[in-house]
Amino acid sequence: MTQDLKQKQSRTQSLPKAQTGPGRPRGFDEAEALGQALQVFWKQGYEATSIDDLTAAMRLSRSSFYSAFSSKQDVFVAALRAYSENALGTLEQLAQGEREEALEAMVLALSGASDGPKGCMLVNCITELAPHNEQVAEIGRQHLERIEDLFARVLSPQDPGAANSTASALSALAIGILTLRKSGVSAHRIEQALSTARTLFTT
Amino acid sequence: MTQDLKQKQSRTQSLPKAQTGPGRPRGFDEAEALGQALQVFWKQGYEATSIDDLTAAMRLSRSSFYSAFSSKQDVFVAALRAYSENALGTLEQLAQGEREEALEAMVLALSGASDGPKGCMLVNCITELAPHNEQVAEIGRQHLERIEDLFARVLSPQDPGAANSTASALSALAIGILTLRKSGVSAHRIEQALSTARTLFTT
DNA sequence: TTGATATTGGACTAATCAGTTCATTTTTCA
DNA sequence: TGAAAAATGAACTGATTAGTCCAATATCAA
Repeated sequence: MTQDLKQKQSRTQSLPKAQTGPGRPRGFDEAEALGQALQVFWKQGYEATSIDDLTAAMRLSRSSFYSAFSSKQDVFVAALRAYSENALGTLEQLAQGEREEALEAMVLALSGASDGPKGCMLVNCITELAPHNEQVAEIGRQHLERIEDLFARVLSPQDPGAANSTASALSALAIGILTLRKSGVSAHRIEQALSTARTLFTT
Repeated sequence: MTQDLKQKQSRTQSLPKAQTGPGRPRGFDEAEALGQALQVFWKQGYEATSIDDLTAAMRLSRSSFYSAFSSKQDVFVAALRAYSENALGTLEQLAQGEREEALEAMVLALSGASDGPKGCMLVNCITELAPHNEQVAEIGRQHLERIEDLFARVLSPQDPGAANSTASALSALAIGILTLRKSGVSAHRIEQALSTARTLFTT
């Protein structure tokens, strides 16, 4: 069996190395490189992505890759965290809008209306890796919980706690729709599920 | 990059070989062996499963494996089809019950209440492989459509067409809950989503 | 310019991958 | 019993994997 994404229990996060003295400066931007890595992981999944895939996308040599990061999974977790922050930021922006428009936009975004066939990276990762890797599961859990909380706040700004059940259902529904989309279920069926989702928050 | 599950366009299905004459009979049951293979693919996913994993689980030598099946993906597709039939059979049984009890049981089964952390195999496969493999996407699509049709028939036996939207939403919701479960979201949040699911079919 | 330090590309390792080949064993039918 | 046929185990192929190492190069401060 291909070894599971190893569970480094509390491995140092790939902090940018302290610039201790003189020397050639890094010829690439770490965040940007992580962004490229993210795209590859997103498209192919963890197991199906090789270091060569990563270095090609990041335009890094193998040695630069390994001097900047400690392993494939290190890059993966860093990219996943960045993705989570970014995706939540987008959702928070959508949540600013008027109640029903905001909810509709959030559900659409979450259900992958614009991500093409790749689907939400975090959902992919949960499905592929969470059962075998607590670190990924934890990132996924936090991501999902923040999404639910966001839904609850938009649903019922005065008393978010009252909307918890609907919030849980809306995130589950959006994630489920994303899976339907990925298998290529007809647009008509997707629209049906979305219309029922709307009934959950239409007053 | 690890090669994607190749797309053999219309490869012969691994039919049991015609018993043409004398010779040592097969020492294993093909369906049973496929069942063992299924367990491994289910637990580990396609990419993370090696031929050694499969032969160990199926208790077959490498050569028996390759004389009975043509490739890893051949076994995979056969196992996936068997899984789909089996899962749909279970759901159809649950669908026999009284309306609300049937719907509740179906949602629970689909959302992985008893599959442990492995989740529904077909949902896993859709997430991992469907975007790159039309054969898997097709199996997933058919599976999901049959589930929706089943929901529609239970929701509204006289006029299943009228319940299409709710049926789509229920399957999406169940699948989404399954993903929540996989990331280890709290039982409380799962129950919240389930309770909202119930409101979709409680008269 | 020089010494120190960092990045870089390419070659390398050892393990693992999917799949093949073949000589041997086991079983069946005649 | 003997020949045909199928199953089997083990060794093998060539490709690919994640990760290491090092000599060459680039860039800094002084």
